[in-house]
Amino acid sequence: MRLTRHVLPSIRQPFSNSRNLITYTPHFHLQQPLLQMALSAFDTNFQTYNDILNECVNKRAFREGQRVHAHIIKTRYLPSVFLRTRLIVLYTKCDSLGDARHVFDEMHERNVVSWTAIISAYSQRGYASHALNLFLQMLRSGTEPNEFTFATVLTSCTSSTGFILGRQIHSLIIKSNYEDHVFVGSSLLDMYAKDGKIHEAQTVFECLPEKDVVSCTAIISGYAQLGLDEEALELFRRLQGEGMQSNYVTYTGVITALSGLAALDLGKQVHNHVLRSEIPSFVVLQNSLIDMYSKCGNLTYSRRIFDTMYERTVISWNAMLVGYSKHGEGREVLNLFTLMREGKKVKPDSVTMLAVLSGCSHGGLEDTGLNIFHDMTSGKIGVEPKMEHYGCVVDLLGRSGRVEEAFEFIKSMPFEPTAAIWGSLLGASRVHSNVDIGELVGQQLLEIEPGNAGNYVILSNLYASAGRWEDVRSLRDLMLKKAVAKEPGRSWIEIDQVLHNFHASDHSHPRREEICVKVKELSVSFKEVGYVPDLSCVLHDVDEEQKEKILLGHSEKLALSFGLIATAENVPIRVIKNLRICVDCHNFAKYISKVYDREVSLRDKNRFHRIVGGKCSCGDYW
DNA sequence: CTAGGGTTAG
Repeated sequence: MRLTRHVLPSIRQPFSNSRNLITYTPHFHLQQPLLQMALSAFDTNFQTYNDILNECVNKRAFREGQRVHAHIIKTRYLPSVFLRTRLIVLYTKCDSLGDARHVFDEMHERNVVSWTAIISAYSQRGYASHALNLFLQMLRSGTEPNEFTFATVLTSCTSSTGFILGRQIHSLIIKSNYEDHVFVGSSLLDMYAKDGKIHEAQTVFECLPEKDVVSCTAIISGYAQLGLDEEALELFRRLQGEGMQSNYVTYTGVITALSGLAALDLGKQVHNHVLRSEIPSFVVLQNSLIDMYSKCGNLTYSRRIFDTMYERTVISWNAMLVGYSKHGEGREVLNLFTLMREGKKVKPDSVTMLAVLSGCSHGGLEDTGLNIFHDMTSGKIGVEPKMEHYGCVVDLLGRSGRVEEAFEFIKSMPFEPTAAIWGSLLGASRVHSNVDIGELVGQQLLEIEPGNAGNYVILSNLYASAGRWEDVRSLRDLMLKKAVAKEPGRSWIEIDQVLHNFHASDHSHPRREEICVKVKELSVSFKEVGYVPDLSCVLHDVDEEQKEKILLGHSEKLALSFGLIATAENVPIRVIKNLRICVDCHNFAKYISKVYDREVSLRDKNRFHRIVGGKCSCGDYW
């Protein structure tokens, strides 16, 4: 019986045909290592070592495990492949990769299990390329991977070279008939999703004969991670209808999708469901909830979750800090950062510092932000500033109007400036109407990033503000010539758990007519109290009347107007835009807030704009 | 004995 148990898994049969094992004839497959294993079952030393090592593994008892290992060496006991593999697992579980590797290197022979164990050790610790190299060595050594090996090695296929190898591994999987295995399949579809190949992921998922929580979660999260939030939500609903079981990881994926959609009511519903269904409050799930509420515009709920957590990771702090930062709550960012440093339990990392610096910038605390950056460079914080942090400094200087200084700062950086850095300075030049620097930077940027439509728009706005219409025109021609594709602007609003999408050229909304009438009506009445359409936001070469028409068709105006029609008078209008909000729409929203005495919360690509009584939390800088 | 899905930033 004992023998059979050891022998069974090593027979290379597709898992789906496990019934065929009945036809198995023992003597045919009884190879050398198995014999040894069978014999060692009668070896009392083996049994003792094995029992103790298993206990050490379960208890993650590193010291005790080391003593067992030392005993094996001292007594000159020759451990089997089996026992050596236990040692690899022990050291892996105890976070001692070097020891695990040492045991592996000393092995006189290896089997698929020992290979898989060492590959798993490297992939768990994040050493993807080491894991992949070991996998290749394994193949060269003539050891055939099994379903465990495939499921493991695919998790290390995360870089661009990894993805190429991953595709090749996929064909190996097909050849060796593991395609239908649910562990292999989840790992495989996850790899495709991480490579952005969602259709391949979907195909792998659909071909799985049996789906479980993990494979379902992998495909839902795959969609969510790629920003295909609506698809993720739709799939979640469908699979739920088909009887899928969800656990906390599934909900984490769904909540990520709802964060992207800023669907507050749906998010609350899922949160309630989680609370009711006795799913343990894992940190990861709570982190995703903090982020969800903040991205839905409700920082109070985020903070409530944050405050009640019994354990916080650096991600919990970062999610909360990023929340305050995106809402322009600079003071709160600093307060929380102080709390974090005083608590000393969790160390700030580079994301923390990104949140703190951008929080100072969004919150108008430029000098504080610059001081914190100096603390970083002098080593006071313990986080080395990287390119992104330098980018924040450009933002800080630009925001406080020190455009020339920002330019000098970029030139003095220890890095080659990226397009994002130049882009930030271009934005600053536009806000402060610094045509000289803006032009210099803009032209440079158009060469680095000729396909980024946003750069043309900002530079054009800058020229327009200086009355340089000839330059505006030639810029538009250049854009046409280079066939720059602009990501279509899209805005949406959630009303009674339903998301209403608006698109500048899309007439599909059932109440479109009514909405268009409302926008025009608003425009007319706002003009009476001072609203002047900002025609420089329109790049098309048409007459002014046409330009105004185009402006009124902007998706955020449609969503805002629909919000005004379809929501109660006392609730804030919450609109989400996929790109940066345009100056004219920002102004339009201010008039809504003033004339109708309604709070407007507008989330764009970069931050929140909380507009009350005609004033915006961004201070008109974004 | 060895295995799959998850949170912040850009």
